[in-house]
Amino acid sequence: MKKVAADTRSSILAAAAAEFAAHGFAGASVDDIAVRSQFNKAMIYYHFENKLGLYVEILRDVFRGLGARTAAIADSAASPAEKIGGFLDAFNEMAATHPYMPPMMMREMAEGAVRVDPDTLGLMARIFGSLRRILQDGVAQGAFRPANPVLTYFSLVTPVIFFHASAPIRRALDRQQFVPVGNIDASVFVAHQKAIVLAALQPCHDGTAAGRPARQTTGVTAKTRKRTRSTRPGDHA
Amino acid sequence: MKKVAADTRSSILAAAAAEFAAHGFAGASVDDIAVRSQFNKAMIYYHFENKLGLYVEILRDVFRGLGARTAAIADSAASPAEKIGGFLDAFNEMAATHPYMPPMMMREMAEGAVRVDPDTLGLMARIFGSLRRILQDGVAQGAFRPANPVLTYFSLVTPVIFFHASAPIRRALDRQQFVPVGNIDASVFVAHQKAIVLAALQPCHDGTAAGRPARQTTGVTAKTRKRTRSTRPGDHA
DNA sequence: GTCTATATCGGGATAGAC
DNA sequence: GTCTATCCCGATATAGAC
Repeated sequence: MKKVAADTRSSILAAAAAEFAAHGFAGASVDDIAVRSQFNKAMIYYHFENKLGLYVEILRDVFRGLGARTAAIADSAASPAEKIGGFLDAFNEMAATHPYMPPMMMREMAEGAVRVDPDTLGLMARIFGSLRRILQDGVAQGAFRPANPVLTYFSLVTPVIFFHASAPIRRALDRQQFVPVGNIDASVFVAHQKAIVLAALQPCHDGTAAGRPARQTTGVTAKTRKRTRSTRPGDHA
Repeated sequence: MKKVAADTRSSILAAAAAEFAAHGFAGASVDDIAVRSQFNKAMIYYHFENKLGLYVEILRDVFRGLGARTAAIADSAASPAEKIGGFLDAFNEMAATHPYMPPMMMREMAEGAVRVDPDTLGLMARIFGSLRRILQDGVAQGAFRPANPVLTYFSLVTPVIFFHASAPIRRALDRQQFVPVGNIDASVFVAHQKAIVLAALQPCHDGTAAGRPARQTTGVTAKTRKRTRSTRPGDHA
């Protein structure tokens, strides 16, 4: 019942993804990855350069797929609103098919993406660029009001990442009955997110202050602060 | 120029917070915390039980403050909309005064809050409960339409956490000019978030599908799945 | 390609002097 | 309360047989 050679790599990758998602890069143990993969530690170093090489390969694979899909959505003939929906669906389905990704993305964000190589960083930039194009096209077509793409990106995407990554703690909270958090399906949350953000992008509104999102007046200020570096990378303060 | 005794604990706590924020619990080094604190490792173990004790004390302190403040907002005489705004301001100001918290929260979420003791979990539940009361009161007063508090919590709060935690990577992206992400002030993003969510909570709208958020029809299903446990806590899949 | 055994080192925690 | 020196386990990575 042992796997054949070709599956070794993918078996190790899957085991590593689960381990990294659960414990982070530093907390992950190569020994445990070996056990999960049903192989042993030496196999990992035969197929991959080291722990970091394994890690970045996982990230890059997923971002590559996500980058291609979001770009296709931006290029499609769908309406701007449909594109926004499709953009969020892409993230949601990525999270569903690769459940290790939301935790890994949260952690990587938390430490300033110190382990993201330039290649993968480019893929992330490409994803953001697709959203920017969707928004621009929407404005050009009169479907959206002007909106800062950075603010929109965070409002739209990050709750879905957070929602997926929080599945374990939501289950724990519900089980221990500290708070009736329930068992909400991701598709429900995604629909909720789409509705909120699309409403805010509507060009015409009722005129209440609450209906007016992010003043388009940039919010972007001159870059002034210089980074003070510590002995190790990834420091916040 | 050496600090006096009473400051030792707080100096260690500050150093530990920075170290945990930058590298996570597993990645943080007690040696480095000692260096940062300008004391030595033995001092840490004199004042704290161990690495974990240090960690949970940092989390609990902040959540205690946040719990008190959000409860006060919920109990106040302000309008429902003002309470939502104040609730988000509380998170934003916490992030500004304790910049180590957003990364720590992101990581804790990512690993299923395995290091959150019941005491702190109760504080987190209290914070969520305050939002729930604000929403309920808003509906009772006719200021809000009914909304699932869990969905609303994620849509409202998590982008602000993410935004703060992403400050380093946004600076890096901007510096390396992969993508023109700019230097956006947190207050601008918070205003944007308030506007979006408050608009979605408005009881009257123009009737477009986009204006309708999360069907109140629960989205909560029966709890069925049993957790399959791995050898170590915090596993996702 | 796959395994066992081992080198090597960093890091959590402690002993004990002052 | 504060420090130096040290124990010791666990974790990355490698050597080398099959």
